[in-house]
Amino acid sequence: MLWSKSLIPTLKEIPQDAEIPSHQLMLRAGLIRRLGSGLYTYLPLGFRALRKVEAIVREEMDRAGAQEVLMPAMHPREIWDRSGRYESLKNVMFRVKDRQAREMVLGPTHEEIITDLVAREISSYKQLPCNFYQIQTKFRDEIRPRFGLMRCKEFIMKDAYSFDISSEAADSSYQKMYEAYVNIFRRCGLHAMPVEADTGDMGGSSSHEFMVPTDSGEDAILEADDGSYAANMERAEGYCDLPNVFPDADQPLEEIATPNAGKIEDVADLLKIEPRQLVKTLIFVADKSPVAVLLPGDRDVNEIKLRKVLDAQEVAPADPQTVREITGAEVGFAGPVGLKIPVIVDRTLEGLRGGVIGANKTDTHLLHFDLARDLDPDAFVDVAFPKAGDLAPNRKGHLSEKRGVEVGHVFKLGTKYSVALGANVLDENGKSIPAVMGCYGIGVSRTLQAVIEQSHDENGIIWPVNVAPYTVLITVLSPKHEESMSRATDLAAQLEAQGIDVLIDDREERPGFKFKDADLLGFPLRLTLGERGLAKGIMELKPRTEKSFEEVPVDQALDAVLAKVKTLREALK
RNA sequence: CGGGGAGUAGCUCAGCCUGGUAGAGCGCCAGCUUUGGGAGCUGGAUGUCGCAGGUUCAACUCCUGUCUCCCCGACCA
Repeated sequence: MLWSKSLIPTLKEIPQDAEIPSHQLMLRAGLIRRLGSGLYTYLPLGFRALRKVEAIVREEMDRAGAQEVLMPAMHPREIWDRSGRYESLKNVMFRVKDRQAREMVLGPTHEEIITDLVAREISSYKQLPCNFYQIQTKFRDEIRPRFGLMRCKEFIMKDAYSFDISSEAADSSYQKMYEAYVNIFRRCGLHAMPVEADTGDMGGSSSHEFMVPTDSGEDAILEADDGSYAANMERAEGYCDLPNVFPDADQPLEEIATPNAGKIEDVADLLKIEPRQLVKTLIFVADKSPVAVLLPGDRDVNEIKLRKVLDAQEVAPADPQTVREITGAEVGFAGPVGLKIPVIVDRTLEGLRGGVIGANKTDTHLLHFDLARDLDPDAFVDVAFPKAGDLAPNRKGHLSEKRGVEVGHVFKLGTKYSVALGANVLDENGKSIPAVMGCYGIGVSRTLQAVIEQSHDENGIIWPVNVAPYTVLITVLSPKHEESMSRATDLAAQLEAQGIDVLIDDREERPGFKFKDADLLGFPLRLTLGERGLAKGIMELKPRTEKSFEEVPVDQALDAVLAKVKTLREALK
């Protein structure tokens, strides 16, 4: 392909509305253009790279035994009513009406659609296990689209759904997908780490997310330094190993005036103690009934954990009026002693003596709180977010925090959707049972941008060989020089015959200009042809990752490029 | 939705406070020179100043409304 015939609108300046490097680079390298908030056009180069990611996804999914299908992006409302998700997902679904005023939605995901298909077409355990996938545009009315392709209203996703006869069989399907994901991201040149994750609205028992570590990531991850554990913050568990006995622990409870100190920091400053010596007493409303939650002053409640502990549908902090009614004090002075509502104690408070609590009296706290002595909790459980520095669940490693972008997510779904949509099969005994499902997503367009976020330098993108829009760039310094162009086109033809895609920079531009563009676009290999070099019988071969080039004799250039490409590809196998 | 910011040439931005009829750099077109890391000179084209009202002799500038985009928070691949 000739550069002069391609639409590759590179930008020298950084576009105003791009914040993170990958987004800036996608715009500057002419891969994408914005149409509206969260809506992007893939330009020729961006689309080539996207198709390469898709091809890898297809190969690995096929290899794992999944079958590709393509479902409609637009669905009748009725099927979403059957699972109850028309209601629960109403904030993310785009809803439209046709001219008959029939209600339709643009699919944010496809559990209902595939489960309905399986319900109709599969009836025997002999047809299981099976796994169907598609690569398709999803629509979600995101609260806030951002960072280019990272969070869009319309994005490309690979979604797969497995159906099994038993939960053990489903575990094996899950494992296969997990392994396929490891392969996919490795081949894309991405370092994606699997972490334990919460299943969120999807339902189901367990799940892993594949996270690409980057400071601009929207998720917090906790990882053990001994490699024993990694989990999304929403899900993570840890053990605080700091001592829980503070000075004067043996003293009886004692009131102390803390005027206007309703915030942890204020009380800590006033009493000259560490925030963790203070006990936070938070009032929540769980399905309309209030509970108190106790945790160290330097920690926050994980409402997901709290909801699970209480087996509640909905959990939210109580409003100030409710807090006043329950505690008899202004917000900020709640304490566990004397409360008439259930009290849940976070396990990090185990063995606490000498703590400071609210007195349920405005502008007053109590000193010398002894958990065992002064309280009989209704539950003693894990309801807090862990902190960096905590012990990992194995009680050996220590946790540290990093941020990541979620590029893939695998779920064990159970039978939630098969029951709702009647995806039953007859087992060996002729008994009808719901299929056990799993679902598996990869954000394909997001993955593409994550590759760039993880692989770039100050000059531009550094494409991993398997997803580069073109593998080789031939920079012709003097396109008017006939020998240069004929050598370039001959070489390109030979490389293409070997399955290596080539872009020829035949533009009438100064060399420096072309080199800058080459680095910005980040093709893995650059072959430079100049009049002077050719006169000496050489071309220059430069990998994007190297600072300097290597001179190769003209008649060895083909082999040299083939060898380099092979090396690059081997590294991602 | 709450909080912050921005809409002026294809891009990055100045002008607005203090009203007088729109600018720079880059890009684009033509020519000459240049030619190994985003060239120089000369000439040229390009704007409903986001939109709608209002104030005024006069509005990019002041006022009101409105739309869009970006950033921070709650949602997710």
